[in-house]
Amino acid sequence: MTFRTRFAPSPTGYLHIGGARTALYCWLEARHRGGRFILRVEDTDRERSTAPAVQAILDGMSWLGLDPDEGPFFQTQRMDRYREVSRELLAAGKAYWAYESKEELEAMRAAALTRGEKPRYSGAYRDRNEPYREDPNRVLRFKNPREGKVVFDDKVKGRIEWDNAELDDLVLIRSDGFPTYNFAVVVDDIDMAITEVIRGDDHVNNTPRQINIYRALNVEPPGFAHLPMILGPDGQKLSKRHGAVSVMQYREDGYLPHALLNYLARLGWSHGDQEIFSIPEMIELFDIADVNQSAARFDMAKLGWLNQQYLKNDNPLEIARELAWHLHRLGIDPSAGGPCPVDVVIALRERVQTLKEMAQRARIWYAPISEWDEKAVAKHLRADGAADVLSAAHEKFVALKDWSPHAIHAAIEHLANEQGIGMGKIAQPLRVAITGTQVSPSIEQTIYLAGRDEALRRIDAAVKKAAM
RNA sequence: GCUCCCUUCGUCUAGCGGUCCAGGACGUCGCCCUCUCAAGGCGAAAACACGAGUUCGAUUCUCGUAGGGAGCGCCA
Repeated sequence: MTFRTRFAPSPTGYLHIGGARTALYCWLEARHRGGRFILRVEDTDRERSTAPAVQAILDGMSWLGLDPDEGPFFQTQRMDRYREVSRELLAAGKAYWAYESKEELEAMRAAALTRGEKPRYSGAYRDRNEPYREDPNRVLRFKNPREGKVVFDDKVKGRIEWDNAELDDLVLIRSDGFPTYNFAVVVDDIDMAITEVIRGDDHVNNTPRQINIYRALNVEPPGFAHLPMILGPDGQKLSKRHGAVSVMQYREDGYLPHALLNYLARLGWSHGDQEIFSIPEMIELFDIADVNQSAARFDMAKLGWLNQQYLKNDNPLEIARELAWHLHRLGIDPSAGGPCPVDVVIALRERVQTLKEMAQRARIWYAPISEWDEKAVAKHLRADGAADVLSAAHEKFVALKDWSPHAIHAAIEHLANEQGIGMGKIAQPLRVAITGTQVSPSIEQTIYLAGRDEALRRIDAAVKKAAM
């Protein structure tokens, strides 16, 4: 039997970071075992499911490169199948019609709670054999075993045992004819031949109920692996308060998919001391059994570090493509003039952690200086001799045969020797002249990227400004 | 309230009874390098929640306690 995992989000919003990790682990485990990865959209909640959310999830997965081998399948297109299976259960005496109103159920729970018990369904209709009839309160309930226990070996949590006495008769088919989650998953996972259910550990409590449904259907349950939660940096549940929760927000914030994947993989899983994993390495080394059992906090600082690792080591050509996307967001069209984005990547990738920062810093080469750092002007432009140094540099640059970082560097060094001053005395005034600030990449890169004409113009302007 | 799950440096983690006065990474701090900012190099501070057992020996096994989380829906 081939190994099959599935990711089964409900389309009530974007793909969030927790869902992305679940998808990643399902995907990795399937790849690792040479199996198949299936995408199933659980849209039986007609109130909250939306088409844009479906699209958002698809977009998120595709940006991350987590492409399904099969699907997306939609539960709302499988209604006949759920009805069919529910009829089987009913015919086998493993399900029954119940007719309590919501108010009655509410009262039942409240009463149980005051007795110090779990708020559960009493099973009043369990043995009544009530026939089907049109009734707004009609639901089909599952006859959960009342004795014995359910035991399963969770791939990450270990052995989990549950007394059937703790479980009640859950609803299989709602009064509107739609299946409930617990029923639909089981039917789907059986039909889609899922061998390994990997999901968030908020589902641990549902697992015994689901296993009972498998048994009622005479099907051997799949393996289960329940992933611990991802917490916000403050240790609280991840929420919009924490900023980036949607996966696509990370794209906008300038992260590379590979960096996010690597971070997510390491959040809850590890392989010795290794921190950096290529995708093929992840596939080779990942094992769901090595996943940790406790919740982990999301740490932006480490994500940033990882992102920079990839910024520094990935092919600059590819990064330049991503950079162009961010430049456009800032209203810059790199094809309309200015330096080649590949050169910008090389100049900035050791100085920023995100592409967003990189694009912002790159502005100085694509647009005129918009704002002068007055402290920098006072300190470096109006310093003694700064204007002369700038003029001398201007001359050198005019005379340069070859406009390259190397040639520019040589010219500046030469000038330093001539004038008997340190590099700092030349580099800083030039930096302020070119960028308006005292922070930028190496001075030869900064000047080179401006282009000869623009560099000379800015130096001229700075000489004038120094005299003001 | 009940049931289930979790607990190693600030954070992510290694550790699967002795190799641990606990290793790595991010972050923090210091030094070096240096035209700024970074990157890089070197170094430092920093943890087994607590209490009982089991054992010759517990970070590692068992049970409690405390703390945290999840679930108890005609939501998924």
